[in-house]
Amino acid sequence: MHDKDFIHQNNYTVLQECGLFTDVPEEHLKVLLKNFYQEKWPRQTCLVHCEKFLFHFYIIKNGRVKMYHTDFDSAKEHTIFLLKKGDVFDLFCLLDGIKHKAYYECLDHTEVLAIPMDKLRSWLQSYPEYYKNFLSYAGRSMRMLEENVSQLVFSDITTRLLHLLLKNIDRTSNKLQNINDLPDKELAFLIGSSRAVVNRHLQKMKKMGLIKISRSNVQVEDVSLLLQHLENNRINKN
Amino acid sequence: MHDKDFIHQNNYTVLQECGLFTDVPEEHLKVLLKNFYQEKWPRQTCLVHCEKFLFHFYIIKNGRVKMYHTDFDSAKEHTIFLLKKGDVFDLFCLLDGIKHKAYYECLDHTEVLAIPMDKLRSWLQSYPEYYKNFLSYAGRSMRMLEENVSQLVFSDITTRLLHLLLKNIDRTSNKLQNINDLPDKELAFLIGSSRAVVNRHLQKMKKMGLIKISRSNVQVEDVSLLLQHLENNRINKN
DNA sequence: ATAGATGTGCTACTTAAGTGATTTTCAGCA
DNA sequence: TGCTGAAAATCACTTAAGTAGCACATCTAT
Repeated sequence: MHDKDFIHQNNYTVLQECGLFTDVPEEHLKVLLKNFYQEKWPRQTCLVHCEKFLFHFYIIKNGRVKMYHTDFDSAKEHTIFLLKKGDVFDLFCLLDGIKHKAYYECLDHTEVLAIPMDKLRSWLQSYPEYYKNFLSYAGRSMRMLEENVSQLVFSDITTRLLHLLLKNIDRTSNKLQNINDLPDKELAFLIGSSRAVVNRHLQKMKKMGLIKISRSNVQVEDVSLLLQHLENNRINKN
Repeated sequence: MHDKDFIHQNNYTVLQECGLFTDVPEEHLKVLLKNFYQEKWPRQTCLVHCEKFLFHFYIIKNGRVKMYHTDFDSAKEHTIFLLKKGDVFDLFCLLDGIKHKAYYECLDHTEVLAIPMDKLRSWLQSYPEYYKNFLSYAGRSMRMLEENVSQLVFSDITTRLLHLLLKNIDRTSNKLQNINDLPDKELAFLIGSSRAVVNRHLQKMKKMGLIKISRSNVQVEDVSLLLQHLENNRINKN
């Protein structure tokens, strides 16, 4: 594939969006571009025991991919990150090549830009100033995870659920996005709980007029109501 | 302070130990060395609202520093990392200068190597190939945190406590270290629980002959007993 | 030596959350 | 159109963990 084709396919903008290649002049990027190629994964594709996964770096063009942990004994699942357009994985495999004990699964039909790990590594060797962008990305991930841990320790299910909803409200449309079409089970995995418990809380919120729910679909009625309920919940604890 | 003095004070070995300056030849490091200086913080020093903390990067020479989050409403506390000799902070402040919503407190009398953030930043600008070490460090932190989150979601207090103990057994001496002299409260913060609950579980473990406890002191009798109990606990769940 | 602070051990109580099972609803498809 | 499997809605039940409180032990500063 020629560079021109590549750029024409809007891949260039994806690279810009993920933040790893901001401020990289075209001449530096050009060397890398020819190594990228595109992959399409159908919904529910699991990258569990995928070998090649250790040797490739992916940038999401569209679709959602969840990164999660599982526990064999309890057969539980916990979603660590819900990756979307512009998100990348696996950053830490890129670094040390140590296998990351995490699983990935596509929640939608997903298109990714892929590049062999060693190509990206050697590019970074040549232009080490761009390590900074990767470090910056890692930092953002870290803080998101930290916030997540705190929530698990400090807050009950209702609070965690409310936060999850509020975090995914689109500013402009005031509608729920990214998680609005997920089944209860997936919502449960996102806040570290189980389907039945999440459903119980959703029902309560529905009765209070905070949300509307139908099959695999949650709609937020009024954001300020959510915020108000969050506040009430906070106060009642003390 | 002259470079020679600096090296003489064993600071050089600390820099090696933290992993951020491995494979940095002396000539590259020399530029940086003169900017380091030493600070001593007494036990229980809090770096909560410390302004300068945003502008300085620290490497621990000795002593323990806990990095933690707090929740105003529940007045709870959660220790995210227990930092020891060779650990650094705050890596992510270094990156983006955004204030990290975390607190630090010395559990011991602590000695650190300190350097102004901007000095370190400009050094990295000059020698960007060493970003890699920083990225690698970040990766290790990330994985530790991920493991932590999973434990919170998947395991009960007993299991988390057992893991905490096992993680801190010194390979050679087979003795508990790093956390052996902490009060119940601090142990609780490490596993995201409360003093009373942790104490309850410690008592149970004591009665079973797994550990010996006295004021602010926990000793592990027999590591294999711990492992065995962990296994029993695992099986009884199913 | 004493006072205050800090940490422990233990009790009794409350409660949110996990669990298991069953019925109902619904979307897609033959 | 009706079948079928997945998801949702509910129920009753269990339990680990959080909470509050207090007596007692141990340390430390003066």
